[in-house]
This record gives sequence, C-alpha cells and structure tokens, in this order.
Amino acid sequence: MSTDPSIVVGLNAVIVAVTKESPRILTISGDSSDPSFGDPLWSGGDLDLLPYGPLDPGANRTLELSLRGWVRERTGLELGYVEQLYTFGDRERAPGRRWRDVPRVISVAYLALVREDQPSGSARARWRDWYTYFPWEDWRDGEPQVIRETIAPTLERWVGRASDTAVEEERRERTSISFGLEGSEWDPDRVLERYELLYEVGLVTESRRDSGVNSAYAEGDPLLGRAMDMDHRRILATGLGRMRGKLRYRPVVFELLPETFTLLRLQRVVEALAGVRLHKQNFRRLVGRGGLVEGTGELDSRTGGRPAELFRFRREVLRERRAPGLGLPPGR
Amino acid sequence: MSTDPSIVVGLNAVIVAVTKESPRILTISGDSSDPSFGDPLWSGGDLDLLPYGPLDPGANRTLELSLRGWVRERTGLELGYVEQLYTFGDRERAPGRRWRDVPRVISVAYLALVREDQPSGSARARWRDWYTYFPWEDWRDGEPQVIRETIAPTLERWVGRASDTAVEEERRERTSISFGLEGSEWDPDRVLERYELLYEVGLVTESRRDSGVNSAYAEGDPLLGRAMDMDHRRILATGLGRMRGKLRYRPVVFELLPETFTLLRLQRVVEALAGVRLHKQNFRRLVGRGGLVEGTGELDSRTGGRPAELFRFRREVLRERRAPGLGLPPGR
DNA sequence: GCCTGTTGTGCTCAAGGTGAGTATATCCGG
DNA sequence: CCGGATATACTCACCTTGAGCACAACAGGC
Repeated sequence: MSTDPSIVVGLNAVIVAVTKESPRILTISGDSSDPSFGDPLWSGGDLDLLPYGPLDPGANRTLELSLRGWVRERTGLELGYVEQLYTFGDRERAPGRRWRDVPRVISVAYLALVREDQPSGSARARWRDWYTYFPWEDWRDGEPQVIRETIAPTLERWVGRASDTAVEEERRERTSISFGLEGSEWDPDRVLERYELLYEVGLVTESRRDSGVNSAYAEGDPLLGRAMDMDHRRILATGLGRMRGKLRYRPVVFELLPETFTLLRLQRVVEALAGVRLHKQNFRRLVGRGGLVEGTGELDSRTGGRPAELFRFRREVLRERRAPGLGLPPGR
Repeated sequence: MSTDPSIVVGLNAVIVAVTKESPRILTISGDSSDPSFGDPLWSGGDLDLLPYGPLDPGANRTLELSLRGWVRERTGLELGYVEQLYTFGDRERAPGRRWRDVPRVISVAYLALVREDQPSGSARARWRDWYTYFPWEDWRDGEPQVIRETIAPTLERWVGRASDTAVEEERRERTSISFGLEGSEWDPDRVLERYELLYEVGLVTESRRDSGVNSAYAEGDPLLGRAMDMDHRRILATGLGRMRGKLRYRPVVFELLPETFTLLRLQRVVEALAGVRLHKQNFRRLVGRGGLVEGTGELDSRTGGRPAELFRFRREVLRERRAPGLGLPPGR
C-alpha cells in the first residue's frame, strides 16, 4: 500500500459551552476570504463552518493532542473534556464540486466541552445557541411551533407521496418515531435521525443545495434552522445527539459548569442540553443519592428566592460508581 | 491546506461471529510473506492482525461500502450489521519502527457481524475464539483463574510500587474498578480499560515489545492471552467492549443467529458475548415482554430435553420500541 | 411590618422493573 | 418407565421512577 496524495485528513470539533440557559457551540461564520481557520479549499459558500484543522502527520503523538493544539492556537480556548465522535469520509461531502476534482476529505470529528462562554479569540469564530441550527430540538416550553406548523404537515404529505403502501408504512414509522408524533415519545437523543429526515424531505437548505436545480422539492416549503457548509450540520447533529446521550450515563455536565454551582443552575444546564424540562424534586434526589455533588457550606442569595446552597462536583464518583449520570426523563 | 503523502488512511474490521457458545473473530495469522490482506508495510513480526484494507479515495461513495467491498473480495464474507468503532491515529502505532521513517497511519476501525461461522475464504484468515486474546474476560464459569492467580497479585504489587500515596490510591481504584476486585462489581463492558491496565503493568506481550529492551517489567511475569501486531489487540478490545455495550440497548444479537433459534440458544449466544451467565427465567421474560421475538409453531427436539419452540426475531421492534436490547445483568 | 413571589427541601405514594427462587410440564434415551 | 434435561408458569421482595403535596426560607414592594 502506498501513500496517496488524493486523500486529505482533517480534524473537526464540536465545541460546546453553556451560558445561563443557552447551550452554545463555536462556529466559524462563513466568509471564505479569511483563511485563519484551516483552508477548506473544497468549501464554497458563505455558510457557517465548524472549527476545522488539518492533521500534521508528524506534529503530535495523538489526534486528540493535535486537536487541542490547534484549538488553543487559533482561539485561545483550553478544551476540557474531549471525546472522539465519528469519522466522516463520504465522497460527496463537498457540495457544488464534482468529487473527481477534489481530494477525498476524511474528517475525524470530536466533541469538546469548555467550561464557560469564553471569548472565541477570533473575529470569525463565534458562539451561537445550538437551537439556531436545530429549532425543533428545544422542547423546554412544550412542543416547538415549527413541528406542529411546518414539520408535521410536511412529513405527512411526504408519507402520502409514497409510491406503495410498504414505503408509506416505513415512512410513517420513521416520522412518528423520530419526531414523537402519533403517540410515540419524543426522544431527545435522536438528533441525527431527525436532521437526516428533514434533509430527505427537503426542509433544510442543505438538501436543496445538494440536490441541484432540478429538485423535486416544493419551492414553497420553508427552510428550517440556520444552514451550514458541507456536511457540518450533520456533524453538529451527531455531536448534539452524543452529548445528550452521554449526559445520561456519564457526569459530563460538570465540565460545563464553574467550580461551584446551585442545584437549580445544574438542572437548568441539563435542561438546556437535553431540551426538556425535568422534575425538580426527582432531579435533586438523583444527584443527591448518586453522590454526584457535595455541598459547600456557602450560600448564593442572588437567586431571588430563598438562598441556595452552593454545591461542588464530587470527582470521586468517577471512580466509585459504575455509570453516574443525570437521567433524562424518558430514561428509556 | 494541501494533500500530504505522509498520511495513509486504512480501514480495519473487527468481524464477529458466534459458533455454538464461542464468540469468534476473524484474524489474519501473522506470516508477513503473503500480502493478500493489504500490505502492512509498517508491520514487523509474525503476529496476528485484524483484517485490514487501504482506502481507495475514488472507489466507493462511503467508507462503509469500501469496507464491505474489500471484505467481500478477499474473504467472500457478506457483512451484516456494520458500525464504525473508532479512528486510531496515534503516531507510535508501528512498534519497532521509528515513527519518522513511516507514514502516519490513520485506521478507521469498524465492528461487523456475520451470521454464521462461514469459511474465511483465505488461508491466512481464520476464526478464533476471542477469549484466546482476552482469557480474563470469560466469567461464564465464575472468576477466571488468571485473575486470581496472576492478575490480582501482579496488580497488587503494582499498586504497592507507587511512588506516593496519591498515585497509590489512584492505582488501587483503577484496578478494583476495572477488574471488579475488592467488592467492586465486574463490568463486562470495560474491556478496553482492562486491556490498557494490563498493558501498563506489563502483563501482555505488546507492552514489553513497545517498551524495548531496557524494560522495567519483571522478566518472570507471565504474558496473558494471544498477542497481536501493532495496536490491533487494542482495537479488538475496543470492538469487544462496544459489542457488549450495544447488546444492552440494541437487538444486535440477532445478526449473529440463524433465522430461527431456540430461546436457550439465544441466551447462550448472549452469554458467550457478554462472558457472563444469565438468569434463565428473567431472560425469557425480558425477550418476551420486549416483543423481541415471536414463536414459529415449530419445535426443535435436538436439544436433549423437552423440545424447544423455535423463535424468530421480530424486525418490527426496530421501529416500535425505543431501545430494545437484551439486558446484561448489572444493567447499571 | 406584612404580603407575595420565588426558590429550596422533606416526605409520600403508586406503578413498574429487576433479581431470584419454587414448582410443574414435556420430551429423549436407555 | 425412570432419570436427565430442558421448557414454562408463578410468586415475591426490593428498588427505582414519575409525580405529587406541604412547608421553609429568603427578597422586595407596599
């Protein structure tokens, strides 16, 4: 096997932080004139990108160290928790380009958490609420309007357009499970599934872009959420889903919080990530019994009501219990 | 960013099948003269390898299709379930070579399941019980001897050799949690953790190989399990752990079984993979209630005792329920 | 100073899931 | 026709989970 110059390997990062009750991700605003973030030669438009960096084959011992390195270099951010997400290597990842003209791009994507909403260190890099990209994912105030008003009807029409009943049945099941329609439960983790479904039915900008001019999609349909370049929104969806899943069985939230925090603050952060409201008493019972936190004696009275005790994460649980997490509601 | 010839991208596969009560994986026996499986130029010895193939940048639309393609080509195996495992890209993956002399090898590893113990289609590729590589992982007949006789004492000595009490405490916790010593529970999923611990303390061949001649390990210590080339045993451990984890919340076992099967056979296969015995009645209650299987009217009387009804997997559950799996015992 | 809104905290209760054990049915091979 | 082996049916105690009610403690406005 010989080395092949027509393959390019890069690293992508889904970097998450939480401000107050807003989960945010770091994105590069699409203005391709400034190549301070990698140089995505295969990228075309003025759309947002995820932070991207090439892999220097000799530079770092591990891929994760490479990632930490260039993020630090370019943004000054010191990443906390980092985990590998997925490796994207499809051929048609660069829209608008014929794949024969560009090298094959392999992106190893990572999920990374940083503790606060730090300045991004670059003019083009900025924090954005992740629900800007996925408005249908936020159920904290009940079912989002978009679902009832746009998604559900469009999906229904799509189900109706099926060629035969088998396809129709399959489509019906997919939609009801993904979006919790018709009696199914809403599963916060299925972010990628939902995005891909919307892509398929043409409700996101990317699908029309990729399908070219002679598209079968109705021109009138609205486009949901802020778009991203290439397949970066898909990568983001993967990260979001993983983040939510991880929440359930690993104490990762604490990587996003300051050293000490109120229990309500903790709950709000979890809710922000999960996009769902939680039962307060049960939540407290959970973190208490799980031994996830311990009280410092101090109080925080800036909350308005009765002052809340400040808690701190008990790092010991990482080694004590088997799977300490903060259960999202439909734990299964 | 330009293309870089000093990076090589390849695909690795952990291919699993089950014969009777033995979980097996496909490995390439180490005889580097026959390059029918890729051409691992950076590989040295006569050790086993996982199936490996280069990535042809223009050939397939997705990485998964590439993988299926070359596995079919070289072995005739038609892979069933396939999922991406992890991407390995550390610099020192090729032992015995100075990393400056070889290109950086990025391996995208996949977990793949095939339905039976089919012939491997190649003289060098052969099925092996996976406990040959990880003897300490099989708890079906109680705690394996190796743990009591070799691993536990060696780990204990290693804990004692710690430089200060903080390190000592950390080591103690790691060992007790990984191997279920001192009151901790045995967690079948932590395969990788355990392998890495054994690597660190020098109980597997690979660690001595990588650390060179001037090793600190006691010459007398035995070496556990069959070794593999490069970091392939680490990849295998990753696959094994993922397989066990997946078992719990996805009905993947059925990809390994024939169309119809006895409930006891199903249980034995799960036990083989999990390396743990299960409570029969509860197991049956689980698959029954979960709607995972449905009885065909037929009976199988080859079992010796009362003839067992043959069951079949209900594919519908894939779309019905949220997370149908076969719970391993310490469900948490 | 008192009312009101807001948050923190303790307790209860029903429903369902889980681990484990007992008892009985059904067949095969000697 | 009996032992051995498997297949099923039930039971039961225990824990977890979801969902309430009740009340305590503070801030701020009137």
